[in-house]
Amino acid sequence: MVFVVSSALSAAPTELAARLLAWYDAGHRALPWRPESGGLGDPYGVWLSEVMLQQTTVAAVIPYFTKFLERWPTLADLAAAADADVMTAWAGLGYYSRARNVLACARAVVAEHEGRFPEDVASLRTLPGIGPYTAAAVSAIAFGRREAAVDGNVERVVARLLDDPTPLPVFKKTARLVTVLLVPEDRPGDFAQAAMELGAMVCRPRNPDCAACPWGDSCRARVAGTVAVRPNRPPKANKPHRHGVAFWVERETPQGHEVWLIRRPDKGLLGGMFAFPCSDWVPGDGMPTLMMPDAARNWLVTPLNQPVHHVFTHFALDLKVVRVQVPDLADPTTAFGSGVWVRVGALEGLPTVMDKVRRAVMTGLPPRP
DNA sequence: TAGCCGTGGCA
DNA sequence: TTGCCAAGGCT
Repeated sequence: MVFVVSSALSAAPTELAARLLAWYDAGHRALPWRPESGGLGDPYGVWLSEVMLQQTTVAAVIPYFTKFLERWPTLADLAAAADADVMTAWAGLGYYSRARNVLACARAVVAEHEGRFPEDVASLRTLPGIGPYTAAAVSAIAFGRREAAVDGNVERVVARLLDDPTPLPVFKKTARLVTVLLVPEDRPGDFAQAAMELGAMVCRPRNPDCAACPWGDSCRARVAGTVAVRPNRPPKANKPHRHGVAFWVERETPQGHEVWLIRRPDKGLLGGMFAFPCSDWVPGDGMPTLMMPDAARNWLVTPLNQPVHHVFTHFALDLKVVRVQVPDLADPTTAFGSGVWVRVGALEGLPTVMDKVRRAVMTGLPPRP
């Protein structure tokens, strides 16, 4: 099998690795979690950045990474954090199961590994939120182990290098076999980052800069003129639409203007996050119809004109927003579920779709002192 | 195994 | 405006 795979390469693995590392050394982005060339990364920072970077762009991650390290400088600090503080700090970054897993992982390392990350892939894989890619990346970048970190960048680079037409995700297996061949004994962590840097900066999904590629004419897709169709990615199904109602439940108290927030269940969409109470989000297009809970029928109800639109990974949502003004001492629990009153001026840590609801309401509200 | 799980930038 | 898709993992 090794012979078959290596014969698919048009240059020796050692030469390809050397050319890639030389290209990386000649210039690469300085990223907050990235060690100097030839050095090892701090395991805590490498792990946290890798989890944040799952399906997320570098530009989106940098401010969150910086904020987390300022607030929780060590793994032990993070492990001791309150759940709600971490969820709030993660708000806006998306894929919120990662935030729960980051906390669970930090606590597991403290409880089961004396506060230090294990160095081998098998042990890392047992930790929450660490899969095949992240385990290999941490092991190579933070501990210098010779492991192959195969992410979307590497899949794309290898698919083009081989000009392999196998559709994703089946091709991932081949990408791994080839990458294992390429990882050098020396500097495996730099190799992992160099391969991803190549995918991000040169071998881009669209408009690749083949003239700047260190692998040049060793790339079979470049020679064949098939770079644009590698990797072979099957078309995605169209996104269905859903609609529903979000309730902005507010009251005036001597302490100020407050709104009712619920916490969503840990599992599922926006799991564990603060949110406004909502109706079910049902399939279909168009303006949702307003269904008020019976227990709220005596309160002042003001629907907003424009629905909030938001696109999730697998569906698009139109949310009708309804203001419900309740008396000072009223309890919204029966109508909208258990929750907490939060001062409107102190609303933060909401997932983006809920922050869109907040902004929609605030736009129609007179400014307050 | 394939569906679920966010968000923002870009062409 | 619309679709694509980014340093994946979980179930």
